[in-house]
Amino acid sequence: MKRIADLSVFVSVVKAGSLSEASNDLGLSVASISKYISRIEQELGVRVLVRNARGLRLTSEGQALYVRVDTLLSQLNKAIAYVSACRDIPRGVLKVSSTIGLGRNRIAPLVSEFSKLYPDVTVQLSLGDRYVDMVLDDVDVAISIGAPEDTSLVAKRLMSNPCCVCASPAYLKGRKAPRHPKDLKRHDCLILDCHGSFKDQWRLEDEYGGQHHVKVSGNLITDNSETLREWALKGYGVALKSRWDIAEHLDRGELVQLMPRYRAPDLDFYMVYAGRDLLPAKTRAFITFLEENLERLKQPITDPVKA
Amino acid sequence: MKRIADLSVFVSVVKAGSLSEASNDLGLSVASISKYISRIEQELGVRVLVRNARGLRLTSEGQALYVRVDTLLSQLNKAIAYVSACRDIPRGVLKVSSTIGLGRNRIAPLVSEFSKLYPDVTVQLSLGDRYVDMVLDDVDVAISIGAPEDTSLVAKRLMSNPCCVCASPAYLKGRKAPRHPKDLKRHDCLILDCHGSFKDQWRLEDEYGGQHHVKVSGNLITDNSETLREWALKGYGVALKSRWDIAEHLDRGELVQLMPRYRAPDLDFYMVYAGRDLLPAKTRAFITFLEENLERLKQPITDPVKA
DNA sequence: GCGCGGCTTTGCGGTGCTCGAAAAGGCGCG
DNA sequence: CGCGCCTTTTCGAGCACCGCAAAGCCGCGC
Repeated sequence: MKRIADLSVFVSVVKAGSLSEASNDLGLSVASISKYISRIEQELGVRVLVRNARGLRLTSEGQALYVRVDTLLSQLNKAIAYVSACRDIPRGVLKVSSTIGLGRNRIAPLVSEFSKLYPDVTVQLSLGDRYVDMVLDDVDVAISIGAPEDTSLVAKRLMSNPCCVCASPAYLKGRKAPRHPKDLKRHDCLILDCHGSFKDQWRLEDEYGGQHHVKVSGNLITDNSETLREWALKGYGVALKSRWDIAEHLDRGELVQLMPRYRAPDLDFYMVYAGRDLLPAKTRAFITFLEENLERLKQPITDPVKA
Repeated sequence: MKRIADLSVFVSVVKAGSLSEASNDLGLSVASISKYISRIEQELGVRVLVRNARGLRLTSEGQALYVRVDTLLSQLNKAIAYVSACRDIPRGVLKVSSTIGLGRNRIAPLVSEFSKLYPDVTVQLSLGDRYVDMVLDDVDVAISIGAPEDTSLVAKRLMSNPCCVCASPAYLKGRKAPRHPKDLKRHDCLILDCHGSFKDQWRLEDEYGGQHHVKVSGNLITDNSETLREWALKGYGVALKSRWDIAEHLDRGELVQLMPRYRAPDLDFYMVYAGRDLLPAKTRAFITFLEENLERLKQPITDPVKA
């Protein structure tokens, strides 16, 4: 038994009471319906409908088939309809992952708002700076720094995220602040463990477009960007951080930018999701919601713990 | 969603964990399976399996589909398997109809025996001399007098059933017994209402093959052959009865055969069932059972009420 | 860095299925 | 006996589905 349609036609015929009646209901030719029934009987090896010019009758096998299959088919259709409706009706569990900094401060509030707009959607927000595999991990939308290489994914840039080299005054005290990228070699650099590979290759661009690659080194490595910030604040070393992430600390002088004439490449925020087609409504809703609230994402960070 | 196979493949893929694994289980090429999944997603409009070179993951819609469909499909398969098994395993309700005389005396005992042989078969024996429509009425096997005209039915002759004209001594007292078919016109004839049409055309054949048609008349008509017999026994008229039916009465002299040199055409017993193909095992079992016990059917009748 | 192997997808051609229209057959009714 | 209603059969066109083979993608190991 390969086709649902066979059983479906059978059920319809039983309900209609004749092939020609069912033909109207189903929009199939009578000839087709006759062949459907015949095929069922061939496959089962048992007559289910005794039919001749005078009318139809269910055999007891047909009766047995009918009562079992009728409810099962309608349940099956309901199940299919439910899933199919997810294309148009936002509902179900939406899994969002985000980097920690942005997540805690910007995404989380937006998520709670989104959740109010779509009460049938349960948002599951997971924060972390480690690499997120959209396939293996269970994520519908990921907000990440930098676009993934995976070509099957769609990455939309949410906002620019310029970076800078910085350190705390405490660290700089008694040290000679670097004036040139190559000076970094003599400093304790705080290294981000990003996507499993250490970010110890810093690229800096001078005012004239010259590229300077430095392989930095240090004894502290973390995959958590907030920890990196903490370390920098406590004077453990020189960090390459996004300005957005440390704006308030720069303002308050808790961190100072080093070598302002050398720009680190932007590590922009991206919204990543799997393909443009076949997205469920919940995901599309979230994506457009995020795009519509882009402005609120861009406001400088304020640590909620201290606020 | 037209094909059960689509969903079935989907479930298998989820269980197997990869297309290639499922390919082994199902005996389909990987390419085919890939197209199955794609087709499901196109039909539903929602991605159910995120898949790339690194592995598979159910989306939450896929998860919803899987949990719903898995059990439904197995139930559906069970239902189909149950009905399909009826081809080989005798079980279920078997509806048998029979003429009253033979039914009470011969078929009923055989039915009870049959029922012991096949405990999973419930036999529903319905007795009556009225016409049985194999299609509209709910009958698997009919034992009838004479073969039906319906060409879609199979009629197997069970045994010969010679007939004779008879009356009781009480009726004949003071009357002149008929010596020739045309004499019947002057007698009260008991008429059988057979299949809705009155059997008032009696055909008799003389020793030399000559055919004599007589339209008889009388005031008593019944569709019940036993009632006809009772009437004849009570002397209400002349009856055309099967010898088999009245053997004991002839033996005891309660009825006497009239015009023994004129033979009425045989009204043989037939076993009628719907087609040779697609018969469920229960019906085939009953048919062969009846054929194997033909000899016991042929023994002369003994009214169980009087025995 | 580069090829290898495993995974999925895509393109292709042939087979077989499924469709509707039309013809055929059965049956009841007038 | 023809008419109307029902189902089945036949037939040709079109499409769906299959497996094969090639391609794309990724991670691993040399």
